[in-house]
Amino acid sequence: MVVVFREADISASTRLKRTRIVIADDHAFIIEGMAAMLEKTYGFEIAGRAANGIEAIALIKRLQPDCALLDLSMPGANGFETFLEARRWSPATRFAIVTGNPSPAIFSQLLDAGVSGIFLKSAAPDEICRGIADICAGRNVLPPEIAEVMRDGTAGGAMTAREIEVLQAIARGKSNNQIAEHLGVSPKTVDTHRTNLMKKLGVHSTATLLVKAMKEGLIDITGTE
Amino acid sequence: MVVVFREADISASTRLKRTRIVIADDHAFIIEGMAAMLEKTYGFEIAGRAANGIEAIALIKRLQPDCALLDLSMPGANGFETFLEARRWSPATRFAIVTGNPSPAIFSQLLDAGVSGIFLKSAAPDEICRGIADICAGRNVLPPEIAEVMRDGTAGGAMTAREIEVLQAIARGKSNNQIAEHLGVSPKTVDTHRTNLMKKLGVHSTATLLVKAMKEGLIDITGTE
DNA sequence: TGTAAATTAGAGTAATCACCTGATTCCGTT
DNA sequence: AACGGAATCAGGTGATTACTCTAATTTACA
Repeated sequence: MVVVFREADISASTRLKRTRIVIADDHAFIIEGMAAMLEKTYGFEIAGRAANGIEAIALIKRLQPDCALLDLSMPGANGFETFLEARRWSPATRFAIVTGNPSPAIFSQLLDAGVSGIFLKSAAPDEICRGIADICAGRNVLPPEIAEVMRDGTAGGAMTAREIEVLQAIARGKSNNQIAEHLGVSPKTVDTHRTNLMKKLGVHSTATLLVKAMKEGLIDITGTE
Repeated sequence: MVVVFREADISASTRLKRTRIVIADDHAFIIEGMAAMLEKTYGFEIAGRAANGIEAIALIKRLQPDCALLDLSMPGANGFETFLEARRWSPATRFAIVTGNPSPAIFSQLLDAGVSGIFLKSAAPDEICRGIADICAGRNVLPPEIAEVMRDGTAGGAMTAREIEVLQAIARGKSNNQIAEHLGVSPKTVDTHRTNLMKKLGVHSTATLLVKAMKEGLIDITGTE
C-alpha cells in the first residue's frame, strides 16, 4: 500500500484561520494516524484528542471546534451518544462518525440524527481525510460503500415481529419444523421468514445470520441456556 | 499454558541487518500509525503491509520477516488463522497479535498455539512498540492487562487449533466446501471438525454452535464484515 | 378505499448439514 | 516396544436448509 503525501490545497482563508478539529477514539494509533495525516497533508489543526466519549464531550464543549471526528465504539459514551450530547454545547461544530462495523440500521440512525459524515475505518486514509475536508467545507459526506450497505440492508425495512420470533427460535437451536410447530404455522412459512431474514441482513448462511443478528442486537444470547 | 522466556538470539548479523517487520490490519490508519512509530522511534524496517489475512500470509511467505504484527479481526483470514498458516511457511518469523476485544478464551488459544505476544489496541502506542521490540529481541510479551483478563475469565475450552480455525470460518459464513478448500483438506474432514465442535459445546445445530461460541468468546465477531 | 406491508404457504432443486463409522498419524505412558 | 488416547482425515446416508418463484389473506395507514 502506498500513501501519497501530496501538497496541501490551502486557500487564503484557511491560512488566516486554520480549521480546528477534535478527534476521539479509544485506539491511540488511530488518533495519531489521523492526526498526522490531517495536519501534514491537509493543514488542519488538531485542537484536541480524546480516548473516550466523556472526554470528547467535555473537550468539544470547551474548544468549540469546527469539526469533531468520533469513533462509534468507545468506552464511556459511544460516538453516537457523544454526538447527541456534544452538539447541544457546540452547535456550530460539524460531526463525522468513524466506525469499523458497517451496520445499515445504525447508519440510518446517525444520518437521521444529523451527522455530517460517516466513514469506515477500513477506507483508505486519504479518502477519509478528503471527506473530512469536505465536511469542514460545509458539505455532507457519505462514501459509496456505506450508501451501498444501506441500500442492501434497509431495502426491506426493519425486521418484523414475526421475523424476530423466528430469528430467536433459530438462535435457540430449533429447526424449521420445530419452529413451525411452536408458532402454529407451516414449515414453509418459517422457511420464508428465514429467507427474508437472510436477505435483509445480506447473509447466506445460518452462521452469518446469527453473527450479524447478534452484532445488530436483534437477539438476546443471554436467554439461550 | 507455558510461556517460555528465552534469551534473545541476537547474532552479529542481526545487528548489521535491520529487523524486518510485516504489519497486517484492515484499518490503514492503524498500519500507518504503527509503521511510523516503529520506523522512526525504534529503527525497524517495515518490510510489508497487508490489509487482510490472505494478503498477509502471502506476504510473510515471500518476505520471511523477523516479526509479523497481525490484527486479530481482519476480513478473509483473521490474525489467528493467519498466524497458524503463515508460520508453516516462515518458521523463523515471530508473531504478535493485536486485538481490540479482550477475550480470555482467545488469548489462551493464541498463547497455546505459540504466538510471541498479544497487545490490546487501546494500549499506549509506545507500550506496544516496546513490546514489539522485545519480541524481536527473542522475548515473549504478555501485557499485565491481558494477563489479568485471562485470570478472571474461564479457562479456555479443549478446542484444538484446527477446530478453532473451522469455527471461525463458519462464523464468517464459509461453507464446508469453502473451508475445505481454504484448509486444503476434504469437505468431509471439515464436517468432522464441525461435528466434534458441536459435541464439545453440547449443541446440535449451527445456530446454537455460533451462539455458544460467541458467549464463550471463542470467536471474534468484529472481524466478520 | 386504495396501496403497501406483513403473514401465510405451496412446488421444486441444488446444496449443505448432522451423524455414523473407520483409517492414519503422532505423542506420552507403561 | 506396545498401548491408549488424542487429533486429523475421510466416506456414506438421510435429513435439512438455501433459494427460487408464485400467490392468497390479513393488517395498516393515508
